[in-house]
Amino acid sequence: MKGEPAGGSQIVFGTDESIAEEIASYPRTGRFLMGRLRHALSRDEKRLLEDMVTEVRTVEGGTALLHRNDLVNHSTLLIDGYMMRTVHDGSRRFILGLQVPGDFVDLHGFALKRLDHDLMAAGPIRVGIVSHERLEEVMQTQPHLARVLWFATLLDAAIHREWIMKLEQLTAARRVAHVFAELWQRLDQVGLGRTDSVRTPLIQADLADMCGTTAIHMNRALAQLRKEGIGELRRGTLYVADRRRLEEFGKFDASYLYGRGSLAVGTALDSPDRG
Amino acid sequence: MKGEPAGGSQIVFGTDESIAEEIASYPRTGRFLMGRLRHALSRDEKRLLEDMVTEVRTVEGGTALLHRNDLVNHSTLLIDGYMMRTVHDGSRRFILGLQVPGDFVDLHGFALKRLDHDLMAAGPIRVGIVSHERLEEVMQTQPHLARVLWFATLLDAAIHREWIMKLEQLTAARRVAHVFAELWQRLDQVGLGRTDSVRTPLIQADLADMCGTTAIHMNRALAQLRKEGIGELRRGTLYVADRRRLEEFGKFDASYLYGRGSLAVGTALDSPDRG
DNA sequence: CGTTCCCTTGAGTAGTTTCAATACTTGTGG
DNA sequence: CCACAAGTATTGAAACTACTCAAGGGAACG
Repeated sequence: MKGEPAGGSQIVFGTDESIAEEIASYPRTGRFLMGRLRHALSRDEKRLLEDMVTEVRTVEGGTALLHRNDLVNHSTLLIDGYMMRTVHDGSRRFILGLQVPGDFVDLHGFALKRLDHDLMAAGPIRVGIVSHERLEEVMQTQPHLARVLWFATLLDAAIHREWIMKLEQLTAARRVAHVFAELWQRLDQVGLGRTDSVRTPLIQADLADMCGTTAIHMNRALAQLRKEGIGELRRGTLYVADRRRLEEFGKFDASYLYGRGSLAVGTALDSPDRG
Repeated sequence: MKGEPAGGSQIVFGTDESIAEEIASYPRTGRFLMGRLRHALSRDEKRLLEDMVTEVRTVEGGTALLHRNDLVNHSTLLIDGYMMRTVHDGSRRFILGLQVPGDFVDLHGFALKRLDHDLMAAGPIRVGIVSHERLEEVMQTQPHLARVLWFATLLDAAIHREWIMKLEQLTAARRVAHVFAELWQRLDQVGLGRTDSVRTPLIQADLADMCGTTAIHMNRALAQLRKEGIGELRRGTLYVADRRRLEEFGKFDASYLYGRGSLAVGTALDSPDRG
């Protein structure tokens, strides 16, 4: 549960102490944009955001928090656990994205009012509820915070674009490698990355639906990762021998996550006084 | 150039007259969100938006308006022509999205400051420039308009998600069919849809790079569309015999475009007075 | 009137799907 | 504690989809 990733080759997103402090101060929203634009939020803005979460719910795995087409009047911040964006087409299911703690999973529902996909709990989760009334107030009175919220929804779009690339470019084995490399990096950003493994509640059929392949072929793809000594999946956890090889194999380059790196947001948005 | 699509099965997005009026009143921004949330903008907001475009540029096809990683201080509204979001990986190029007139193609650059992809003109284009200073003012003083701008960037994300589904699910032939079905619908929304064809400046290699396949295989996929009597591509223009069959073949369902349909934005966002 | 870019076709290979069958794992009830 | 059921994981073989290399044909533009 260290904040510092393995191998010494990775960037440190925060010390264990600073992360623990942040979670202690903001137990519901402390991971929101951690490792990305969180440093641009003032203490007041972070407090305001924390107080906007009026309710915390615990939900079982496999539950839909939201269905495609539902009219929504609140948004949901994922506090603990994993969620998936899914779409169902009669018999088949497609997974369009994966969410980790700190993600404001349906913040876009504030502007869209209806979503084009379902939001499913992958394993047990804890979520915080923010009413759209509160968000409306933020839009009216807190332009800087509003812009940071906007930024958060754009991060999802950037991840979508990377998935498009992943699907256009990679074979099934490389796609899973990419999925795990991304997940690991995102967990690192919010202080939940482990040293040598990535733990998820996902089964092979889930991974298949994320990678646009069949569960059977996903099984063979994972066998390839094992044979090549990149990593081994056992009961949802990928045990990784060499993180760098995992990332290379999956053609993963973290910059699209807008953490520290070439695309990282610079001083322009850093100061809350500007907004 | 009719606003009413062919076949009688499609929804009318605006009469020729109302579209012409809108373009006459707002020659640079008149197509922005047309057929989607434009009706939620007040006259004042539309005027403000039009006046935010301080410069119009004509650009040759093949030009990059913006490169991945560039620090940006303005955003770009596409007035005429087509653009593509691309990423280059040494030898290969990937196309992550396609933009049509009325699209605020790098509005997300306002919040992200650096983009993760290039923006290329596909064929000659005309664009309007909006400085980020102006956008900043809007964030400060026009919360309703700000929210509509936010909405516009979320539409792109919705299209990204559909592309993910398309790539996870469809064969190459069905993928191109989907690309053209989507494009047609989006052109209809902004009053540029034709009766029985979709005209683009795209070559087969472009289509291949959008569909995650090779130019050679794309050629065979297009041959299949021709053989099955769905449509025929000649010099960028797809001549469509039966629009409904094109959409069925590409498993296209327009609702993710948030025009009229089950996901269409309802009264909640309709009134500018609310914001 | 030839160069260049774009499109088309053929043949062999690689990656993926499908159907079918078999094991492993976990939780449950006897 | 064992037996069983349900869900999950694994393997084999044939069919399909897509990729690569190779070659040739067509249209546009100087």
